Amino acid sequence: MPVVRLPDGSERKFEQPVTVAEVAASIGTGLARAALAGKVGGRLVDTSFCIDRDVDLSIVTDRDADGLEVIRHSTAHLLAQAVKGLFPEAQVTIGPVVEDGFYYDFSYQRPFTPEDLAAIEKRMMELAKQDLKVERTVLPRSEAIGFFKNLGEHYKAQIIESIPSDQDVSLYGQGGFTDLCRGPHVPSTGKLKVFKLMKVAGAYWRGDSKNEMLQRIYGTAWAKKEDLDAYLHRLEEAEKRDHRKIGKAQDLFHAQEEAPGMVFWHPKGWMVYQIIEQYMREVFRDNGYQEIRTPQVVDRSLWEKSGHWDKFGSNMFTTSSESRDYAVKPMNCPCHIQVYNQGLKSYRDLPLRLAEFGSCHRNEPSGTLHGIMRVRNFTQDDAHIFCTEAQIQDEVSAFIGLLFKVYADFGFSDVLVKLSTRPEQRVGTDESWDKAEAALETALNSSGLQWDLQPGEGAFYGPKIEFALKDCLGRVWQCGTIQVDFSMPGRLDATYIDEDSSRKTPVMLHRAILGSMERFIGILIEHHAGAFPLWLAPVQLAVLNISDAQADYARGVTDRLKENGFRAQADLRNEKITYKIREHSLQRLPYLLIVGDKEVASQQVAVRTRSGEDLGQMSLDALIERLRREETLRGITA
RNA sequence: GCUGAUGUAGCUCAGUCGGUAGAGCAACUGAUUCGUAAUCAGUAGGUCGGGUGUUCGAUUCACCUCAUCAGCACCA
Repeated sequence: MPVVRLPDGSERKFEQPVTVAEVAASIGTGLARAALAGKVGGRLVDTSFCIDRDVDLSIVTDRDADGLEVIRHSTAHLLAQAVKGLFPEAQVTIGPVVEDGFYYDFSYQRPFTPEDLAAIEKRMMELAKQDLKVERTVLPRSEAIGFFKNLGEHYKAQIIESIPSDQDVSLYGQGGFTDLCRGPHVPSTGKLKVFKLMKVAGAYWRGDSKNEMLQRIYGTAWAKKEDLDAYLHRLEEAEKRDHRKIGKAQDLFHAQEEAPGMVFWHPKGWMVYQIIEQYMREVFRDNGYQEIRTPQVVDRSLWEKSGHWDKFGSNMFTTSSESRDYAVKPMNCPCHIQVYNQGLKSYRDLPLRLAEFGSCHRNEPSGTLHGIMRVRNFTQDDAHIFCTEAQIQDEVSAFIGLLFKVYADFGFSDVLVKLSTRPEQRVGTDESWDKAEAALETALNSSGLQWDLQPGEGAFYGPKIEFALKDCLGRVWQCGTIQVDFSMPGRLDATYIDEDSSRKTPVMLHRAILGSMERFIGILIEHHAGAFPLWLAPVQLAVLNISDAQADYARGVTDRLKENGFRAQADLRNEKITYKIREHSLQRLPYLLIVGDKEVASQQVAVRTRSGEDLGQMSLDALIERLRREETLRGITA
């Protein structure tokens, strides 16, 4: 006599065990039709799940996040069914739900083509329309292995073999197709209406590059057609924001075959870069950092001593001269320790903060390169803080405060924070790790941040905090980091004289706020869709004359803006004003100044903002005041 | 690095079932001197990513190679 308690608190008594579907039907036919799954005591189950005791139940429909999850999972199965129908020799492997959709990996003798994809999608539509019943059966593990081996599904058999032997496994069948799955699934394929296959790609079996490569098909699935359209629209918007596209359109930078993974900065792109670098330089100066500069190319012996030659040799660019081997630096820290090591350091010198806009080269695998986001030559806003263990917490706290101020200036307020703690393989004593982890945690908590713990994800040399930005499309970019390092100062003989006149090894904190300048600029471009805030815009204003008669006046206005430190350009071309406005609008300039006979007569300018708003006429002084105010605010208003 | 796709004018792209290529925009020349997102006409522009092979002939077919793109693996 189960009693079922529903989310609204009401209870229903049944004379005998009932299924989730039957409960739904007892509430209403509409709900019965909409039911995709049930949630019994917090666990997702099929609508065929039989309730034989008192439970809390909610009926899951496509209005719930759980319902969407079930839809996607079932759509992955539908995909597998379609593929098996069209390509019987393909073997199925796994088909999980991912953000915005799902994928399914197949083993097949050849890659699927875009034409295959269209055919598969068509078959999926047909199968969905047939509204095949989805049925769950449970088999003992050993029987299930035999079942899939018989089908020639060796990957599935392998997956089951990794399940504990005493467990039963569940199978889901629909129209002659059976797949191993934990479930739950929709009650019938007719519930799957809105889906689309997106792309094919290779993926390693069990995610290991030593294993064979499978054919992965990505798809997306939604509860409603409008959701799918919105998703596709979002993809289009993201494509429009692509920094590679905007970088070309706005003439910011380029890349070419001869220097893969390295950026050729054009004048406008370099202007943005320089504005950011000078800004960060000020940040350093105002926060107790000293900027230094160290060599790009350093003898092999230093890299051997630091451990890089052994561990990361294949990622370093090397060169040789006069029978000596050199490496182009992949990071700045070993060189910074060399600067630290000059002269005897006292505990009174700590913390010592050394900063460098260090240009580093890493020979990243070709497949990782991506525009200016993932490159082989990049510059970090890098600094190393040499301090005692006791100073870690204060330094981390100060850093966190600084980082949030910088992000706000760039218009980012959504920051994800993660603390990564000791991995299995590590250097340093447990006491040191205890102290360092506690220091990071305390610093995080005292700053009032929300943060996630990633146990075991720290570097071998120390724990770390990572800061990731969420851009306006919700994409996450890891930028800032602060990492404790117990290893390298000792390896490279850094010491200081403590109060008791003994020699001690300092702790080193690696830290960056923007991360790589290149990548950060890429993020900025995409976040702002190329419409840089005034303080970052490489060209802030263009002065457009209506006809030749105002050319001298336009030149004069431009000169005066430049004298006042603004990045202004005159556009005196013999073109219609609408043509010029269109061009500069496409270039996303913050302001356009239009000067015709009226403006010459009144000695003013007509101001048009990037959003197309006409601010009317104003004096140059009024404009300059407005620009100054806006520049000072940086990204705070954005 | 792995799998697949792509590489044609400055840009975006079309095209050639093998007979050395075309559009729009941009550029240049001329006309037009115009009030808030494209004025008109003309001209010029390409060893079809690089190499090798097959062929009378290759931008087109084959192989190799480089780069880019998507995903996977990687990211000290």
